[in-house]
Amino acid sequence: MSQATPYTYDVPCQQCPLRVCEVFRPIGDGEIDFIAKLKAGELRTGPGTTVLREGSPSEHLFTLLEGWAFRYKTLEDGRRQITSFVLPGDLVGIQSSMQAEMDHSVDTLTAAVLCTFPRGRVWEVYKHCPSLAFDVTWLAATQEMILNENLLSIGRRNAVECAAYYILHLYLRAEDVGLVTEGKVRFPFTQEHLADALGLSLVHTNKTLKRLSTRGLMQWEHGWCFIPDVAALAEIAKFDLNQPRKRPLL
Amino acid sequence: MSQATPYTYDVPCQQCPLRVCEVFRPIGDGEIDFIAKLKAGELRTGPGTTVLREGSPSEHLFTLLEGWAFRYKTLEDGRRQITSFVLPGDLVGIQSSMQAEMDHSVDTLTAAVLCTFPRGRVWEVYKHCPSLAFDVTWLAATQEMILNENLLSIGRRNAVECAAYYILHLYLRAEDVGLVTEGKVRFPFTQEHLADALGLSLVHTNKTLKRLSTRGLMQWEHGWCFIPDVAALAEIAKFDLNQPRKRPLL
DNA sequence: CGCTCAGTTGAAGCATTTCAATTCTTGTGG
DNA sequence: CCACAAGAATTGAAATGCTTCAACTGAGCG
Repeated sequence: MSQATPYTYDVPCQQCPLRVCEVFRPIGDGEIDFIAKLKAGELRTGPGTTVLREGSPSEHLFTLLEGWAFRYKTLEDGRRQITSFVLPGDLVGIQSSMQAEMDHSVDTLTAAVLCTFPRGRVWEVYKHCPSLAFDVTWLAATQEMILNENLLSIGRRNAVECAAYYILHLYLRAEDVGLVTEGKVRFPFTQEHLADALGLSLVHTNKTLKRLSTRGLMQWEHGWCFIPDVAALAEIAKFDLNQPRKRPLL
Repeated sequence: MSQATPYTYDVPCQQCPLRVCEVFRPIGDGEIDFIAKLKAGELRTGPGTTVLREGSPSEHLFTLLEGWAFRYKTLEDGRRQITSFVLPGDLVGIQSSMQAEMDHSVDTLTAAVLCTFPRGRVWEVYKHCPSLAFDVTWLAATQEMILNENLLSIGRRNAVECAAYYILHLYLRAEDVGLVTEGKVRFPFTQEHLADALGLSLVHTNKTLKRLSTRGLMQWEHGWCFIPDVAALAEIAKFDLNQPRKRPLL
């Protein structure tokens, strides 16, 4: 896993490509300018790069502008649990700007662009731009929701329900940021990643996915996932489709 | 499960009994007065009371002043996952003051005292008292950490490790708020609660606990838990004892 | 004293893991 | 364009951990 190195500044916040997505709340020019002042630069990485490492302090926190990444923790003997995937618009590393060190690691799955903000200046957001501070908390609370639901899934759903739930979850989140076209999403990760997210073994994950696709509930081939009938998959997954999904843009 | 009803105002924030605990950061008089102004009252409940219900909006958010509670989610068919226990000093219901509705429920385990704050006034904290707003985010980030670790536990630890981990986790959190005397804590919940937190069946949880106590790693009888050797239990649990545990008082 | 709820136990069944191959993809160099 | 290597997906079979079922024991309470 290669180590991240800082890079150049390319995308001005005023033209942030994420602003067009419906999920994000409308944001004022004052707020945008404030973010722009805070932005330290961009980090452009290849796939498979460790952006933040469990146990290390971080000088920066990030917003993922482009690409996919994932958060994970490991046990000494190598067992890995992926706690969540990171999609464009997600904030990464707030936790280490509140605590001393990261409690989890973050790796990229694809080439990625991250906006970087100096950890030391987070306080300015709270001091001078309460609406953005509120958004930070909003994002933390939303991440908490995702983790709660995932805990329910791993703890109480069986393999089929759990896999169905997770795929749908990813699909809907990807849809929110405009990554779904004609019912298809790019899934830039392996079955092993999914297994580590579900808390299942790779082999059993494979067999479970096979069952889902045999039943016609989804297709996942060559890195693309297609869901013919979202409601049908939600039924299997015991997924509540009526959750609000609007969120702030940071 | 009985329904909560508002109650009288007894404990002035200036004399908040939690201020003495080392875990909480020192807090200024200005901040205390601000909290005091915001406090709507107290909620005193008996054990087994639902304070917040999944799917419902909430007019209030709460700080638990005294007692134990737990957060949980359920599947339609009744399967329940306890996502975390709530101890004195914990904030409950921030999520619903950011989103429209609660994504999980909260029940008390013991008689409890909760300080209530009107949902509608959370914004004032961000607007007028950034240091407290920061604390709210801090608490959310800390809760996120707990959930991450728990996800690792359920997903990747086996039953013995998972139970050992969870008991130790509860023990240390209880210790932080002064609930441990001579290595003993009150555990005001049943093995079924623990099973629902671990994502295991009741029967298997029982057998797993038995193994832990036979091995001399802990004793849990008549509602009291005693851990003779914290380091030994941590070893089994693959628990990292060197995590920072200081936190802000809200 | 008898009821109820929580904890305990053994046995059978099932879901999931582990082990061990094999096949399919993808990318690379000749 | 083909051969080859490396990573990813797939498969079957055996082993294990966890769940479920069904009973029984113990503790607390009126």
